[in-house]
Amino acid sequence: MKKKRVIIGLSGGVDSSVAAYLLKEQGYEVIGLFMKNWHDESVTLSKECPWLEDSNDAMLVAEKLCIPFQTVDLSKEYKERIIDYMFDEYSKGRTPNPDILCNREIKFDVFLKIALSLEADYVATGHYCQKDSFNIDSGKEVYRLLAGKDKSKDQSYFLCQLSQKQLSNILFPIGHLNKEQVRKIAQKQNLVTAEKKDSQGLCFVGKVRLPDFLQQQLKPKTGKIIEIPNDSSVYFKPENFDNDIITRSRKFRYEPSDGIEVGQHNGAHFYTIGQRKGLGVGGNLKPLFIIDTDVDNNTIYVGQGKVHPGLFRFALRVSKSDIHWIRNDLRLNSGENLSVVARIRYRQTLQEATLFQTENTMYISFKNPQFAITSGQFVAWYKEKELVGSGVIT
RNA sequence: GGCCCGUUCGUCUAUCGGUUAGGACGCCAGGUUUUCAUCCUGGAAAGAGGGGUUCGACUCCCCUACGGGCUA
Repeated sequence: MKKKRVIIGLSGGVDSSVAAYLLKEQGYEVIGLFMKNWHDESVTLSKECPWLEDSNDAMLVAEKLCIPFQTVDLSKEYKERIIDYMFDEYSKGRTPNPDILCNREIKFDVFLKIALSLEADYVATGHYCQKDSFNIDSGKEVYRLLAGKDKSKDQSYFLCQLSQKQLSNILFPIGHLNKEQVRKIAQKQNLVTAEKKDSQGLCFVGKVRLPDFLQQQLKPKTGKIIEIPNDSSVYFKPENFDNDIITRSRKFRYEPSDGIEVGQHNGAHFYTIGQRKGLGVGGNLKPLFIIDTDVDNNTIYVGQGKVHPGLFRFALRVSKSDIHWIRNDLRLNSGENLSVVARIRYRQTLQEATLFQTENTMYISFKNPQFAITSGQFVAWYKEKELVGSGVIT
């Protein structure tokens, strides 16, 4: 029988290196492909040309494993589908998650299509997550996206926008391992990446200072920072005490007159809700956190202390067009609801929640109040270890 | 004009006749983190100016400057 062909995205890190090794061990025909998605080092913080070192490491790993190796340049697609989206979102005062888009649009779309055109049966990556499948009555195979075994490294959240079609072509060779085990395997196989530090920051771009990065396209513009007292009347409007989900999912709306000016900022679109650093306003007993940004009026609202009422809400909503089900068979119809666990940021402990589907919107109500629910970020909901759907927070 | 009170890190402040002048916020650096954030650890950073008293003054006294209050 002919060996199945797998194309692995080698990033030059340990995880994908070990993934490639494991695939080889499992008897696949493995081809390594390095994606170059970003050239511009002027905006990164790291010392030197990071992708050059990474691609070199990827090549050395491929050599060691005796697998073919190539580089593909997807920077044009990355720019069009990820970078442009970032600027667009920030300019609207929202906070995007480019890495989730990168998985949906680059690694498991453009890259996957390249792999398929090379007659691969699968693409593989070094993500810490797992996949399995079962057959539905009709005989159709349904794929499940599962959390990685290593709880603290689980990266399923970043894959929350994948489709059944995409999942059908993906392998996650290290999802059943802990980071420690992955490093051990790399050491044992003498892979150059064994001791390499985990990558951080924007996938493919690296560590950047966001405001500096954004200033490539977004102009600085001085505006006011308004502090809202924690006993502001904004929090005591009678409708706030309605228990209905629509009310509870609504953002608080602030006016400058609701608080007092405590400083100035250089552009509301550079900031995000929940942020503490970078405001330059001192002299308070407790730190100031951003509770809202208004890009139309270029105003930032802050509250003092981590438990300020403006930082917490019990519910959020997702517009119909932003609702994504990995498990189409679990999709809710209008009027239905589902009890799940969910997170609104990477590595957040899963939170008990209930989904409520209406005609045009999905509401998500949490058992406990959530810190810094932010427009543009993704909420991902799970049934136990399985990520079944996700959406963009409105 | 007279009387009284105040002036300490960038900010808000604590303390004291002998202290490495403490903390918080802010800032910077490192750590955690494939988003943005959060979080953790560490660091730099101060006695308005000038004269006294004292073994020793940021602390007590006087003058000057600045800010606040009362009063002709």
